[in-house]
Amino acid sequence: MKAALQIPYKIMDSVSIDCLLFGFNQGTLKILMVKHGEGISKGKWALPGGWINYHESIDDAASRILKALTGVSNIYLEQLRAFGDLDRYPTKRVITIAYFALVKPENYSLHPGFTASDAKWVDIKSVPKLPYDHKKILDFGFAHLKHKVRHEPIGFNLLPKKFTLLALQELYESILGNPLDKSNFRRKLMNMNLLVPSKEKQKDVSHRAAALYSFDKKIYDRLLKEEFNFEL
Amino acid sequence: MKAALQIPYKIMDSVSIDCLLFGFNQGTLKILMVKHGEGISKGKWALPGGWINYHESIDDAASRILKALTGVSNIYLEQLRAFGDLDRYPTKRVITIAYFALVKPENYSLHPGFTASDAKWVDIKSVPKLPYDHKKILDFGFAHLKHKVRHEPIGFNLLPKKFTLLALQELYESILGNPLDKSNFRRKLMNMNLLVPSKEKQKDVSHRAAALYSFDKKIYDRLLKEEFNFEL
DNA sequence: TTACTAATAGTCATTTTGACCATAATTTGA
DNA sequence: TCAAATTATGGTCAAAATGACTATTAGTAA
Repeated sequence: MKAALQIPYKIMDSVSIDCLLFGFNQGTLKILMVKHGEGISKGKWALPGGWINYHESIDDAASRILKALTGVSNIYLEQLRAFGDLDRYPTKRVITIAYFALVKPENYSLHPGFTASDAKWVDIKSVPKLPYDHKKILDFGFAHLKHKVRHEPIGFNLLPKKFTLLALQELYESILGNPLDKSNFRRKLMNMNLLVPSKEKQKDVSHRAAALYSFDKKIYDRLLKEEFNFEL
Repeated sequence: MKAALQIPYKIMDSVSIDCLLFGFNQGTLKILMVKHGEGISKGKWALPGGWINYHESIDDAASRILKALTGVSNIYLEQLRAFGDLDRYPTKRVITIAYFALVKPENYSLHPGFTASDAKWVDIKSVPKLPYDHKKILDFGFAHLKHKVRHEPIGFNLLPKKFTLLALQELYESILGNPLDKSNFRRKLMNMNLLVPSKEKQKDVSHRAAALYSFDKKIYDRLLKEEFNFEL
């Protein structure tokens, strides 16, 4: 590789990255996992992760690693936090920095590569036993998601561009884990004036088709300036 | 030192810790800073920070470093996040993990030590130019504080054990940056049934003495179980 | 044409909010 | 001793938000 010649291939050998990608599909919340193709946990399913290059910011490292292992790119990865327990990694001392994102699985085809021999979306309710402290990272990230989804309009990132109000409600129900009143949920959302109604309607359903809406970040940003507060 | 003989003195040389301590004193918000007594920023004021030992968790490292530099110990340090821009540290690649805490300055006497030649509380409004990316860390932490103080009862950590409602209100005003209605603030707090009234009253004031209250974590924990939600 | 399903709209009592106003308890100084 | 000043504390009231429902509508399926 040319890049390898120009920039000496040097890694930060005691700091790694792990990515936690949430997706919503067929009514259930999923996370993206990879099967390690090499290294000390070869054959095991785990969160996509890898080493940070010396000449690369941690944000860039997260994007690069995620793309290399799963093919998923061009998404907004937000840092969760660092995990630095003494015994989290078996062979040496490694601190890992976890990243977090919400995506629409149908928008990305998975292409395992680099150190990953496979990649797939796993239902959050049937995640296998994870190596290292990945369970801890997952739990922390899920709690973070639950909190964040109620205070910021990020749930839309998990839905298709155009969605029905019921789809949005079901997303919230599956993340928060409790049922919501349809009418009240609807009223609350509509009163925010945050959603853009589409001219289209839902298709191929065996009942009255619902109106489709989309989320417009520009509108949200404008509302924010007028001290609007997203709360669900 | 005996410890140095038993455990080889080995540090994680590319990962550091920085601590952001907020205190509230004489009506203003302060942060704890130290003057570097050695190293590449000798003589400069900065956040208390240092290297992580190989045989020490990052949480432990944060407590140890803070105590060694400032004498402040036995406080709850929460991780903020890692900062890992390429050029954040001038001489080599260093990722830092920032920690965050709220304390009552009057409860701690400052004892500069280790790599710090001095330590003091600085008004958040007159923080000098900071080295590295400490300004970025401070800004992030302050934003975090603003958010957190509205959603969790942590403001009490900045006040004396017993405080008046007005003192609490002024604390909130100084963190959030906007005035609050006294009567409404009072009503809201009291309706939470979170504060414990004290039998004592405020002393040495040249007007009617206010009732003193204290915060009881046990009560908060009990309320939490009954789906209580702290919101201001 | 009739059941079924979900969409959408509306009701209503209760609670919460925001913007005030009123009175009470102290201290200070004239 | 009394008035002014200052803050504490409690109350009012209309408007807005919430939670628990009910009603109606539009479309599918059989």
